[in-house]
Amino acid sequence: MPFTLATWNINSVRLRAPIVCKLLSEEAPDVLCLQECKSPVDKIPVEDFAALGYTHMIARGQKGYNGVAILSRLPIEEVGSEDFASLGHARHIAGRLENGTVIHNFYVPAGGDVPDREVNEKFGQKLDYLTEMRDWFHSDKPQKSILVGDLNIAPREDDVWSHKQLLKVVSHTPIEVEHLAETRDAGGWVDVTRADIPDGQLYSWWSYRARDWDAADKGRRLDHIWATPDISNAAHSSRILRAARGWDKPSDHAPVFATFDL
DNA sequence: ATGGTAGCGCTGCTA
Repeated sequence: MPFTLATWNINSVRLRAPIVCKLLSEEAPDVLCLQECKSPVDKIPVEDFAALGYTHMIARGQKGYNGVAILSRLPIEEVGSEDFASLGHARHIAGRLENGTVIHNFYVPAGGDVPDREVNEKFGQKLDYLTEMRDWFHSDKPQKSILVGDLNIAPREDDVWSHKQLLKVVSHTPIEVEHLAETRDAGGWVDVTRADIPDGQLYSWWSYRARDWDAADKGRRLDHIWATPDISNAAHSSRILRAARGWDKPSDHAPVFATFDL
């Protein structure tokens, strides 16, 4: 049975409940993974989503920052949540669909402004978070699993508007790209979006600070969909809904989609 | 070269 999955950093699920509903209504993914909900779980407007058929939700939340949720039309059972780097943040939740597919939803730390852990503690926490993800997937190899989320790293040269100009900018530095590759390889993960769309510039995030984000188009691909090799061949129809970046009161991220024939 | 915008919750922190 095929199912479509989307991942979206929503930057406040309460403020943006209307565009979450717009996405659910117009695009109708079976599963929607959200990051940066910035809300305690009990204040997420679940009734709005249930009214559209999304009657299942698993989530981790905290006041003001971080927060991850999985909205689903299909039954989903929570199977855990990790606190990598011991930050005490709500940055991960995992669930299992009835067909056995496990979905990991991550919000990796952004890492602050300066790409040097000696002067910027947040950058060190980001690298440590990825290292602990790597070790966790290495010790318990995932199967029939999908990993999505805002990983806050644009790994490829064509995942950013200017590789050269972003080499020292947090999200595209070589050490971050290396850490992300190690995490991916430790779990045997396949980058589904790039397997599906191998060529050309691809972005999922455009800064709020640009005068005209669309015209400037200084984007980065920070949001990812990965799958384990036993199911990665079932993935197709990958896309990034750039139009959502232009919706009313938008998130600075656009949703990323993939369909799995499982 | 710098500053630019946005959300939360209440003053500055985070992105």
